[in-house]
Amino acid sequence: MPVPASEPTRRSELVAAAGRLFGEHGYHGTSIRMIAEVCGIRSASLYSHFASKEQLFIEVVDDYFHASLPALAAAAHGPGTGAERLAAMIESSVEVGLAHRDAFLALSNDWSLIRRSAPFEPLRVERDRATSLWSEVLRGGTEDGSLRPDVSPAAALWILYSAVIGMVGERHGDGTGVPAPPSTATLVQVLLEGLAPR
Amino acid sequence: MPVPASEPTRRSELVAAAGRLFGEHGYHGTSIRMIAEVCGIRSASLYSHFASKEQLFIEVVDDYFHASLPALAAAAHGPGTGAERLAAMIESSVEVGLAHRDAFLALSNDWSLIRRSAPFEPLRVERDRATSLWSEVLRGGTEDGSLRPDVSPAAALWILYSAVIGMVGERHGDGTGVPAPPSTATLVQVLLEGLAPR
DNA sequence: GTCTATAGGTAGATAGAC
DNA sequence: GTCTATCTACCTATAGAC
Repeated sequence: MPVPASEPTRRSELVAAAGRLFGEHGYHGTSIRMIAEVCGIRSASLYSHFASKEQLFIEVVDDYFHASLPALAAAAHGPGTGAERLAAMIESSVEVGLAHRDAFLALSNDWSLIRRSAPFEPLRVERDRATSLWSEVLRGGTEDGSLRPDVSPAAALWILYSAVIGMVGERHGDGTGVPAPPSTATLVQVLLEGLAPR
Repeated sequence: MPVPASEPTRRSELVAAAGRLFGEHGYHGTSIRMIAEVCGIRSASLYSHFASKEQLFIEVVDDYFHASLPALAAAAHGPGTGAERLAAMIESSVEVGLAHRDAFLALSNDWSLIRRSAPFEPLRVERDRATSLWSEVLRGGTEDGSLRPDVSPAAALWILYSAVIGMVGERHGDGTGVPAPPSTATLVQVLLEGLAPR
């Protein structure tokens, strides 16, 4: 059910507010009352739009995947060597992650909950699709010689995930010591050169 | 109050249990009752040892810092170029992080809460000390030519934090798709070569 | 679709007996 | 130090009027 940007529905307003709160305070740190209050309604009214808190959380993260997976697939199946497609995937992930930052943070911060709890299985399935795309390109890059062979695709994938999560999360700064994160270009450069064949 | 490993006190037992639960379920996902139950006492009895849930959380994370900061300082002030000392710091961080994995996860997963909430200020102070050590070595490496000058210390610090958090957290695997994280040696190699001068 | 009212449960924390 | 009992507040969710 795509919603025109020109006319936000109450439902979409609730999803957006929930995303903001889930992203900042986490699933357990966010209450139905908080979400409803931000939108100016009573908590009971929220149940006219969503069956449960879990369903609302799933909708928030689903929105992120619906935006992220097509972009990631396009980068993965684009032209160039494995390393070049990998760079495009990193750029795409950071870009979409920043555009849907709240949902992305909710996903990464509450991942252990998503992994543990049965109702969140749909989210695990979508995450697996993303993982498959990354693995595919990493294997291709090792085979075409554009990525170093002594770092396994699994290890490389893992480093890339950490970097993207850190980049979007920007959780290291606190206003006092650490300023801005690197530009995406810098991040891609460092990672790709670290993963390039010797 | 150091506790001999041979004779764990009830207090230390509670801190350990709290660390495990905070690390897995997060601050808001862990209740005083859960912690007490794991240790076989009633929730009310826990308040004979700790003034509040917040104080207990602080104690958990403090234990990590007390182990981590001396090791980090030793690596930062050791011999070698900036890049070599940086490698030692990464290795030290991963090692201590894994040895105190629960507390480390509690710290990194609930960082936005720690940053936001006043009672957690002591933890912010210790974290600032760690940040200073990293920044110092990164600046040194840029000056002695062992680290590339076109990546700012702030950007490099940020990438390193993300990598260490990912390495200790190991949050990307789910049993189905992504296997083990890279070895620390692999991680250090990729990061250092990505940050090396061209 | 939003409201009031409330059910049924759990949260962190305290009082006081032992 | 641990217990039982309990407080107040909040939680998710439902019932039913409008």
